Amino acid sequence: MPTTLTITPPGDYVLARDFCSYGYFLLEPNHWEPETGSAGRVLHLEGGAAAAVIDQRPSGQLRARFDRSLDRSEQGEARRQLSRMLGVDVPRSEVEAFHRADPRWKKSGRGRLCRSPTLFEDMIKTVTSCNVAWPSTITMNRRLCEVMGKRSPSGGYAFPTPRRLARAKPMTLRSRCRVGYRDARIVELAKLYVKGRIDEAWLSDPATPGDDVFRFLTSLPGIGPYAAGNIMQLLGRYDRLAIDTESFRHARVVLGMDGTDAQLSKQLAEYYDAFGDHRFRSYWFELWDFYESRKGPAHTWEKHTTGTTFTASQLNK
DNA sequence: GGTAGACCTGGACGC
DNA sequence: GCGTCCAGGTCTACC
Repeated sequence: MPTTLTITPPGDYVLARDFCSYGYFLLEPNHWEPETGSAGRVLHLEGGAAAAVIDQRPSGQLRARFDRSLDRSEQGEARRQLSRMLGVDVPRSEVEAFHRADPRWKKSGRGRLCRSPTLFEDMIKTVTSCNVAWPSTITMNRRLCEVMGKRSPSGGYAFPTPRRLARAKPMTLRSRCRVGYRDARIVELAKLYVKGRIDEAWLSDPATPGDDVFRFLTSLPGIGPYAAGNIMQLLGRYDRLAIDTESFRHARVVLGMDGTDAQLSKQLAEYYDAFGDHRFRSYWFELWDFYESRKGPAHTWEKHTTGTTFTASQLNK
């Protein structure tokens, strides 16, 4: 008998808004079904892969229907992974604190950002988003799942585990998953993960200074200043920006700034200082607002059409 | 500490 | 349809 789990989110939680809030909701093995307003995802659990379809009931509760039966231990793990992915673990009080710092988002209720079920997946997804156009990031993640991920009973693929990627040959990742020169860096990152050299509890601990986290992350293979900033927001640390070329486009087109990239970086830092510990969220929702002004609400985006159109040339039109 | 150039892929563009 | 150019962030070597 396939398992169905019920998850009670914070009272202000809206699945369509809070899941469709960051580009990773468009990357395999994540799915969003605009027609039914449901999310899909294959999770890697102790007993193998299991696909879940998640929707929100009129009561506000989330329902996750799996394609196989999960034992008690797997149910606990599935809850933990889904909570992280959906942002259910971000309490209402935190979203309200963000709205006090930046009231522009109070009306829409935005405050949560979609992320992956695991930090490892967030790290690899970030590496696949560096130095590449968005359509290539989509391809890399799809192929990583198809080539390296476990298959669920209903046929979808999970994201590969650290153990699986640590065993992979770099050339296989390059030729079959199209990750290019990122091949060895991905394998090295997975090996560090397997060896326990990446301490998620320490990285997530609010008591750990942000500068220490940033320094550690930039010491990892394939992770530079942009990737470290992005991983930090995925860790729930929103006090610093992740500056890439999209940031410069945003600075020029939306914020009306001018100058060299170095000058823009400085201006962006000064502008977002006003939002204190929430500066990444303020930055991100401005960016997301711009995308939605061009493409319509994110929860209406079709993965294989709208979802693939985020290229620099399209956005600059 | 700052910077130039290589890395790899695929979209955009010109013919 | 084909060939060429270029965008994209990190890393290494060099000054």
